[in-house]
Amino acid sequence: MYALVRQIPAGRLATYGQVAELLGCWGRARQVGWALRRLRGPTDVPWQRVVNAAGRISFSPSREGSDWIQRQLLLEEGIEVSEDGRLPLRRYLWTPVPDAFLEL
DNA sequence: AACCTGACGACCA
DNA sequence: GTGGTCGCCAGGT
Repeated sequence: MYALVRQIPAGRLATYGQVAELLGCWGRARQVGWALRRLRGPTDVPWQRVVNAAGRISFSPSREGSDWIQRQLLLEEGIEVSEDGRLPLRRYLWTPVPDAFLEL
């Protein structure tokens, strides 16, 4: 799962459900959230690029601030995130293997 | 074992 | 748009 998330380029977004589905686990978005939650401190996994399907950052007190850090990191990647975590998901949604088109 | 709690999401009112 | 229900499943009590 982390390997997949690492493939999301800076400035692009993916949803929890999308990640789950790409791993062949349709309907298991919660487990993706669970896995990302385990990341603590410095990591090479760009966890901030995974948001919920509603196009919002999933805020939760249990995240102890990582939600706001997520907002900040996304802003730094050039994504416009509103004060309450809304973001233009349509415009930045990532899809794997579009490189195949470059071969044509 | 029986709840409860989530970085979730599809569906419907 | 928003809000509620239900399905999902790992972990904790």
